[in-house]
Amino acid sequence: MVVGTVAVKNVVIRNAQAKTPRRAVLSNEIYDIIKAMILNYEIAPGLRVNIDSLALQLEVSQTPVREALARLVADGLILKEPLKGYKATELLSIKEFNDLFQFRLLIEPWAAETAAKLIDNTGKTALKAEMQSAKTAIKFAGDNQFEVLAEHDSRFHMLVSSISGNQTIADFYERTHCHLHLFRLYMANKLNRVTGESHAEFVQELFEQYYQGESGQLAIKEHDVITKAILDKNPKAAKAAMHSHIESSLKRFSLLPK
Amino acid sequence: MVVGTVAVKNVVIRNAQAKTPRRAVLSNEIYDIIKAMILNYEIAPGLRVNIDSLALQLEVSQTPVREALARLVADGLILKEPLKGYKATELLSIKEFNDLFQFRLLIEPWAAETAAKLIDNTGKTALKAEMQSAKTAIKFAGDNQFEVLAEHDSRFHMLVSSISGNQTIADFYERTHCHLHLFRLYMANKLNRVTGESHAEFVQELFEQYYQGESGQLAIKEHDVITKAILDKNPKAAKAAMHSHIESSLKRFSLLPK
DNA sequence: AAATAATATTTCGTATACTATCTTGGTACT
DNA sequence: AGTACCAAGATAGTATACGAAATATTATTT
Repeated sequence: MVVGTVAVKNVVIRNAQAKTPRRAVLSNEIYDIIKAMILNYEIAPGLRVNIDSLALQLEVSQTPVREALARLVADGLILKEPLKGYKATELLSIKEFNDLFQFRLLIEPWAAETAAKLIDNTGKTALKAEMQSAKTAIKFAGDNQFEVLAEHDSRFHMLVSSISGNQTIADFYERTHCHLHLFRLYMANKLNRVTGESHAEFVQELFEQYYQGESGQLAIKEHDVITKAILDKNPKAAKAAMHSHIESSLKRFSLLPK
Repeated sequence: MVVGTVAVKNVVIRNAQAKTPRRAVLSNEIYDIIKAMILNYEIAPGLRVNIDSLALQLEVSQTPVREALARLVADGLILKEPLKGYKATELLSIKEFNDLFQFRLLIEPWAAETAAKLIDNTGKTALKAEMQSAKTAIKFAGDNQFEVLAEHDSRFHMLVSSISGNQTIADFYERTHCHLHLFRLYMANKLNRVTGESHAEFVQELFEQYYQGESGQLAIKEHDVITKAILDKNPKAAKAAMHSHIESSLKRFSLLPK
C-alpha cells in the first residue's frame, strides 16, 4: 500500500506515542470516535469536553480534535461556549422531543408513501435484507437486544427515507436520529438510577418495556407492516402504517419513566 | 518560503495594531466571513478553496480557517474531498431543487397552520413589522430590489417557522434557505452571462421576472395572504395559502432561464 | 512524436509552541 | 464572618513549522 521508506518514516515518528498503523484521514476518524463516545454515553450530556485531554486520550494532536468538535457543534451534539469550552449538549427536553416527533410525522409518512411508489428491485432486496437480519440478530443478541433493536430502527427509517429518493429528506432524518438515540439511552440511564441494577439488566428491562410492550416486539411488527405495504407498492397503506408507527412509538416513549 | 515570510509579516502587523480592538473568537468571525463570501458569490459554487490562501487573504492563521471550513462542511456549503481539498458545493441540481421544494411543501404549510393556532401578540407585531418594513424597503431599494426581496423572503419564512413554536423545524428551515439563496444568485448569474449586461441590471431584470411576474410583486402579495390568515388565527387558510405560495414560487423559478 | 517515469511544486494534514482568557483558591479588608 | 480582590493554574484560541500526498511538469525512452 505505502512505499517502504515512507512507511518506515511514519512508524519512527509515530512510534513515540502510538504503534497503530497509519490512518487515512485522521480528523474524520476522530469525528467518528467522539460521536460514538457521545452516542455511547461515555461523554454524558452536559459534561464538559476539553480539547487537551481528548487529544491526549486519543493520542492525536489538537487540530483534528478541533475540527471534529466544530463539526459536532454543527450537528447539535456539542455546544460551544466561547472562551469557556465545549460541552456535550443537554438532552432533548420534553418539548424538543415532541417537536422532533412532530417533524417526523410530517416527513416520514410522505417518505414511506413515496418509497412505495418508487421502489425498485435493489430497494426491495435491501428492505427485505434489513428486516430479515434484524430479526435474526435480535434472536442471538442476548443482553444487547436493546442496542441491536435501536440500531435496526435507525437503519430501517433511514432506508425508507433513502428509497423515497429525496436526498434532502434522507439527510435531515440522519441528523435527527442521533438525538433520538441519545434520548433512548437517557431513558435507559434513568431507569438504571431508579432501580440501581447493573447497566445490562436495566437496558434489558428497558428493552422489554419499550420494544416489546404489551404485545411483544411491537416495533418490529410495525416495521413489518410498513415493509409489506412498500413492497406491495401500496403508497396509501405505507403512509398510514408509517404514521401510526411513529405515533405509537411516541406513545411507547411516554410509557417510560420520566 | 514565501508563505513563511508573509505570514510573519502579518503577525508583526497584527501585533502592532491589534492591541486595542480585541476580536471575540476569531474562528466564528472567519466562519461568518467565509459564509458571506459564498453567499455573495465571491466564492462561486464548485470553486476550490484552499486554506493557505484564505488564511493569507483574511490575515489569520490556518487554524480558525480550518474550524470555519469544518462547520461549513457540516452546513453543506463546502465539500471536503480527503487529500484533495475543500471546494464550494456545486449548485443544487434540478432534482435536488425539486427535492428541497418537496421538503418545504411538507414542512411549511404545517408551520403556517400551527403559527395561526399559536400566535400571540409578540408574534403578530413581528409579522406585521416584517411585512411593513419589506414593503417600504422595496420602494426605496432602487437597484437592490432583488436582494431586498430575497432577504425579506428568507426572514418571512423563518419567522413563520419560529412562530409555529417548533424549534426543530425552524432550525431545519434555516439550513435550507442558504441553498435557495445560492440558487437564486445562480439564476441571476446565468441571466447575466446570457445577456452580457452589468450585474445590477441583470439582478434587476431577474427581479422583475421572478418576483413581479405577470401581476407585480406576486411574492409579497402571497405573503400578505398568508400573514392575514395567520393574524386572523385561521389555521386552515394559512396552511392552504402557504402551500399555494410555495407551489407558485416553484413555478416562478421554472420560468427563469435554465 | 507520444507515452511513461521521475522530479518538482503545491497543498493538505499533523504537531507543537505561545498567548490571552477564564476559573480557582486563598488572603486581606470591611 | 462575609465579601472582594488578587494570583496562580488551567484551558481555549492562535500561529507556525514540518511531513506526506497528490498533481503538474519535464525529460527520457520507445
